[in-house]
Order: sequence, then C-alpha cells, then structure tokens
Amino acid sequence: MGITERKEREKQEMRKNIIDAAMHMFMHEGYEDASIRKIADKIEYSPATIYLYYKDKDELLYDVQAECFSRLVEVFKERTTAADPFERLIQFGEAYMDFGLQNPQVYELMFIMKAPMKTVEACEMWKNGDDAFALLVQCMAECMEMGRVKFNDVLQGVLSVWAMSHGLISLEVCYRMKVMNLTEEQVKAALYSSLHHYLDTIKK
Amino acid sequence: MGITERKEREKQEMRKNIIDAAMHMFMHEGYEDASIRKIADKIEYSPATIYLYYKDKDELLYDVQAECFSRLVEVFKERTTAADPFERLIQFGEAYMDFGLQNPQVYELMFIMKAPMKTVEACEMWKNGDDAFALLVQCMAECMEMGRVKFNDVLQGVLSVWAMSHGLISLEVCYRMKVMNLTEEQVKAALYSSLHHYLDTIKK
DNA sequence: GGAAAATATGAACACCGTTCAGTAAGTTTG
DNA sequence: CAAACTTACTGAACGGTGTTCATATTTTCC
Repeated sequence: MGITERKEREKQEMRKNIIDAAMHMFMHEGYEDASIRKIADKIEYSPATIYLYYKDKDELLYDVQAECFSRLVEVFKERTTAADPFERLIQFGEAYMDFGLQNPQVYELMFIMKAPMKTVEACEMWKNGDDAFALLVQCMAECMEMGRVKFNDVLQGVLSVWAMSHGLISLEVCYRMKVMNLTEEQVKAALYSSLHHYLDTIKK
Repeated sequence: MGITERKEREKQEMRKNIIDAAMHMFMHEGYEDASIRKIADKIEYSPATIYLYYKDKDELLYDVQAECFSRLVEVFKERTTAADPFERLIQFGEAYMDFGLQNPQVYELMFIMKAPMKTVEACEMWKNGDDAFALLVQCMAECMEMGRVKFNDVLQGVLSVWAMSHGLISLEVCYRMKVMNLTEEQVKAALYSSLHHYLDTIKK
C-alpha cells in the first residue's frame, strides 16, 4: 500500500516547507525575526502545527543548519578544484571566508549560535558539519602526504586552519573588529591578507 | 552643596549594584537566565527601576562587558611578565585561552554576543576592548622591533594572533569541536597544542 | 456509513523586554 | 512648620516569545 509512503512523503515535504521558510527568514530578515510564529505565518499554518514536525525550535534550527551546510559543501566542491593540494587548501580558505562574510546570518547559525547544537547530545557527533569537515581533512591529508605543509598531525592542521579562518570571520561577524578603528574596506583587506599570510607561514 | 554629589554617588552605586547582580547571574546561572526581571529580583527592585539607570538591556550588557574586560586586563597584567617580548606574547596567548575556557559565559559576552555591541554606534570605537587590545599591540610592537616575529605589520600580527586564539576558544565555547569526535581532555590538549604550534610558526 | 486514526488549531501558560501613569519619599521654598 | 516641587520607584499593562493541550477537522480503514 502506497498510503503510508505518501504520508511519509507529505511529512518530508512539510518539513522542507518549514525549513525553506525559516531559511528565507534567516537570510533576508535576520535570525531575530525568525520566530516560530512568523515561520508559521509564512507557510500559512498555525504555530502549533510546527510542533507536530519538530520537538522544539532548536531541532528546527538544527535542520536549517543542515541545509546551510549542504550549501557550503556545494561551494567547497565548486571552488576547491586545484590539482595541487596546497593550492586547494588556499581555495578552501578563500571559499570559507567569502561564504562567511557574504552570509553572516547563515554563518552564525552554522558556527556561532548555540541553539542548534543543543539537539546534539553530549558525546555525540555533530553530523551536520561532518561532510564539510571531511573535505578539509582530505585536503590537509594530501598536503601532508606531499610534504606541502608544516604540520605533523592532520587533525592539528585542520583545526589550526579552521580556527584561524573562523577567528577572522567571527571577529568581523560579531562586530569585534570595531576595536581596530578601520574602515569597512580596510577591515576586509586585513581579514583576507591575514588569512593569506597565515597560509603562507604554514606552507612548506 | 554635597547633596547633588551624594545623589550622583548613589546613582553610581545603584548602577554598580545592577552590574554586580547581572555579572553574578552571567557567571553562575548562565546568560539565558540573566533577564532584566531576575536581575531586578536579585537586587530587590522592580524591573522598571533598572530602566531609570539603563536605556535598555543592551546598554546594561555593555557595562557588564566593561567589567569583564577590566578583569581580563588584570589577568593580562598579572600573567604577561616575561622580559622577552616573544615569551610575553606566549603568555598573552595562554592567559587569553585560560580566561576564555574557564569563563565561557563571560567570554561569550565579551567576544561573541551581539547584544552589547548594539550600543556601539557604527564608525565608533569599541571602548570596552581598547585597553586589553592596547596591551597586545604594545607586546606585538616590541616583538617586531626586536625582530622576534614573522610579521611586517603590527596590526596584522595582532589580528592574526587574536584571530587564532579566538578561533580556537570560540569553536570550543560554541560546541563546534564536537565535529572532531574527541574526549574533553583531547579537545583541551588540541586547543593548547594548536595555539603553541601557531606561536611557534610565527617566531623568528 | 461509521469507527478510528492522523492532522491541524485556538486559546492558554509562563516567560521576556519595555513603557507609563501613578505613588511615595526627599528637597526646597514661602 | 506646611505647602510646592522634584526625584525615585513601582504595578500594571503591551506586544512579543516558545510551548502545550483540549478540541475540531480531515483522512483512512473496516
């Protein structure tokens, strides 16, 4: 019987509906306006209905985060195409920084907000970030195999590159670059030049 | 006449009262419980009273943030005592990371939350962070004068060290280290070892 | 067709930040 | 000292939030 299958499909479509509405609000109105009530409004359902598909708001945000990560993975796959692994590592850094600076709200949901992480139990893997992370690990592993990078440990290398990129992006996204008293263009220039300077110092 | 002075003093004491209560909630209950209502409860005043001393919650959080920064400056002054400027730079990094990992809620208020920054107008300096930042700038400048560091520009050096430290701390504080599937001890070890590895790569 | 199950919702609860009319206390003046 | 004025404070309300639940509607099954 195809009824249970159709029901399941409809359930998934409804979840997709909810996620799309939430995603749209995140990108265009800002995450502070992405309340359950407004999301419900946008898809023309009652707020209570959302709770038939999600346990709570955190779980919904976790799914929106998943959608964001699949976009990041797309961007990575499009832009990290260099044959040389270290060149590719640079492409990773540039793509990541562009992505973060161009979609600050989305970046926050992915890497800064605590809400979506509350659904990830203690000692459990953070599945959403796994694919993007794996791509970077792969690239770093190749860099190390070919001795292109000053690291002894793949995980340490990945963490370092990620931390530097994330540090630069998040200082900007969270308005902390204000302490440096620069114009918006100077800030952007400083961020990119610091990233490249870093990548240069780890090159072997 | 001393009455207006006493009034002013009382006003400042009240603000200090409010900040202390908020600070205590931030550190011990978590910032989600630090609502205006609960802060008012703790100092035994009506919520409305707080609005006689602060325009809104953001402004209050900005002052709490200031208090946090004066503590960080204290820690910096206590711990960055080495004669050699590069040794001192390492001490800065260690002190900063210890501070962040030991006071995650406070760290968030200082470097991650947007709320307290909303009171800092566009194109205006972020005064709260200025002193701590100046200390690091001073140290980096000395490192460069003595040719101890692989940077051509003081600001670039400061930004890089700050971004790396902040990146490492905030990935942990925002639960993103979960993607690496490590135990809590392994995480701590990875953070500190990545920081030291980085400081080593910029050493000249 | 009617029972059972799935789906949707209006109304309510307990919070939140914030405002404002009104009250109580303190200060100044006649 | 008493009246007038100023300051400090608050209770109650407004509009918002996430969430729950009894009720109503629709769909499925026998």
